[in-house]
Amino acid sequence: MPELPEVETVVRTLLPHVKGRRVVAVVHLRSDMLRPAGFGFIDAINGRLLAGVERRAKRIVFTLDSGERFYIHLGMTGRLTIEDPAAPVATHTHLIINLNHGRQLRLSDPRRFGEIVWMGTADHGKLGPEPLTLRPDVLLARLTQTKRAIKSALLDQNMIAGIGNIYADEALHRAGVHPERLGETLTAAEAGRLNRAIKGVLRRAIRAGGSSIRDYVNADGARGGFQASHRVYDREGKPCRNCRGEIVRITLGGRSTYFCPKCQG
DNA sequence: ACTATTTCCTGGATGC
DNA sequence: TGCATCCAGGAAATAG
Repeated sequence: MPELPEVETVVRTLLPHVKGRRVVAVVHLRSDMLRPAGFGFIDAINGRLLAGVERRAKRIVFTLDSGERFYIHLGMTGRLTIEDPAAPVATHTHLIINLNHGRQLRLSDPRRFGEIVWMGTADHGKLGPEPLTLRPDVLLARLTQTKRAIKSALLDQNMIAGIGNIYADEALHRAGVHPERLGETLTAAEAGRLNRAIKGVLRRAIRAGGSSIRDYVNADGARGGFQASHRVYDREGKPCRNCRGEIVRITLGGRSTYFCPKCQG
């Protein structure tokens, strides 16, 4: 479900409820959400202060007062919310943490593609650069070293981190680049347009609180509004908002891909 | 080392 | 109404 703008929105709405709060108890944990499997997560966070919450790519990273970290990834259908203990517990709730201001941090995720990952003092490994601060020459260098379709490369978190299926399609449309173009054929001018398109669409989506196609809500349970501004995603057969031509849907790398053949020729 | 495909899981929409 | 099928915003694992 959530890509960079949605995760950013969750972090922003989570922050005032969580930062500086102490973990009083972990009242529920479905252990198959945990990485590494069998790690003593409850003992590791119990009684700790949550010193910070930030976003890295699509990861929601919690820093403890011990300096150790863990992150939560929401997968396709994950929701991380702040709730009153008396509020009904959603089905498929896999983590409930009591905080010292009397509220609960809850993770629900029907499909269970999400995960709770203990980092300790490790870093984020091979994860690629953040798109919001990415330089166009770096984007060009990375994309031109692959023969893959440009869209598949954009979805590769080791190439660039945080872009998913919606914003890859939206950025490519705004840049006028066909999703099946091979990475190695990209010109400097196109990489420049793509870099600006990625930043632009992500910033606008953050401002709108993210895109809610089906499951996504922020930490306060509110939906995003950016789906109304999508130019191609989930708009098969509808008129292109640029040229009035028809938006087409294909399958690329196993994912639905929407584009305008005229604007992205 | 690369790239493409399969797989994990549930639920909603669609078709018969 | 019921049942089968397909599809979904992710990404690790596997196959070629």
